Amino acid sequence: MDKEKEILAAALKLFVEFGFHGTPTSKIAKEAGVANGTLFHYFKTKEDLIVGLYIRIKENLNGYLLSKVDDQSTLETRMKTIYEESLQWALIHRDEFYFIQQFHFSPHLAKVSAEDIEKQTRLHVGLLGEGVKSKIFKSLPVGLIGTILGSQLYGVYQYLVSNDLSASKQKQVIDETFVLLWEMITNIKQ
Amino acid sequence: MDKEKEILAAALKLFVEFGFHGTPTSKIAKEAGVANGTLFHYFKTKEDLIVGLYIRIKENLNGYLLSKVDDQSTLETRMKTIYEESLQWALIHRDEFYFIQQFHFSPHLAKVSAEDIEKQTRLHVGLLGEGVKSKIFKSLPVGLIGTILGSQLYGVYQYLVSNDLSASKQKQVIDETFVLLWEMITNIKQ
DNA sequence: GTCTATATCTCGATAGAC
DNA sequence: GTCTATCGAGATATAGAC
Repeated sequence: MDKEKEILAAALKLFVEFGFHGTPTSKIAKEAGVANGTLFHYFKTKEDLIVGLYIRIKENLNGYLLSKVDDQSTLETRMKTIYEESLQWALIHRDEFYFIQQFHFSPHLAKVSAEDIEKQTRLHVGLLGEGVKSKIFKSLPVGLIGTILGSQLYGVYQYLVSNDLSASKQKQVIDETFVLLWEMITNIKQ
Repeated sequence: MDKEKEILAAALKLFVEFGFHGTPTSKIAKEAGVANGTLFHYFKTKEDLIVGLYIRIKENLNGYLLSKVDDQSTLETRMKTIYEESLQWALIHRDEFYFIQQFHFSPHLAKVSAEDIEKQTRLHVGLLGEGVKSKIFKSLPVGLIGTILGSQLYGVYQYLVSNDLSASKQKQVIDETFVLLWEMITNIKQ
């Protein structure tokens, strides 16, 4: 692993444990096994490091989801894939997932450019627009469906990590909660 | 307003805008109109101030909800009251609500005692337990219902603040999303 | 690119008069 | 309880050798 990646990995680990404030750049450099000055060679400021870490993590998540979604399948299948794989990714990358939330409730969020945000949400926005246009979804504001979906995803994640379930139990919860969600937002009646 | 309250109000405002790290105690004292040393008279450390602020805000929210819930009414009515009034409180106390989330994704969360957490969740835990016991809820883990409820509440809040709706439109969204939620977690079929 | 050494600054917290 | 003044620690960022 090159030094830049070592720095990012060390920063992630320490930020999640001690917060942005509680993590001096000197500790990050030490944990990464590089000199203090080297950190500032790769990232001009501490904030650059924080924002850069956030963008890379989101790119990883999005790339993972894109690799899992089959464009040929139905909307329901694609949405289920996004739902399921987002949770699987979050369970495997817990520090990364926590960091995303931590970052969202920090003033650093304001430093992310509009283009980066658009890139990060394109996949989800496209699917939701399709659901509304095709009348598969209930006639609710698309923004409302999006936030409900996102927040349920996060809620289920919280449940999964706070209860140490077996992999098969985890899968069962993910499947069941997707059905609940799908029944809630679509017109399909049981 | 006494000095202690001035300090807390100033701290809330600045923490929300600049984060915990970006807010020195000197700025809090200045904003509150007190001397630097006075802040440390009321709060031994900066962390004491942060945690104290969190506990007071949660007490305010809980006190508000308790004052709105009528113990004599049905479970559905009580749950709807909690849902609706939580959102109304959040909309009126936006800084406070943001601060709660910000605090939850910070290392300061670990400094809250188990007793304080129990106090803060007693009302919700009681209602959920009642719903499961009386079989009004689907046979899902109570923890799962709780996190889904909490996360949908937060999601709807996000939607309400990011779309500047009229009071009546807000009320409509709150009512509609409660129905969606209630249908999702209960056995009642349409 | 990477290191060591360090400049510069700011912050949290304290001491002590009133 | 409240203020002024300040200490000491530790932070970010830079300079310059290799």
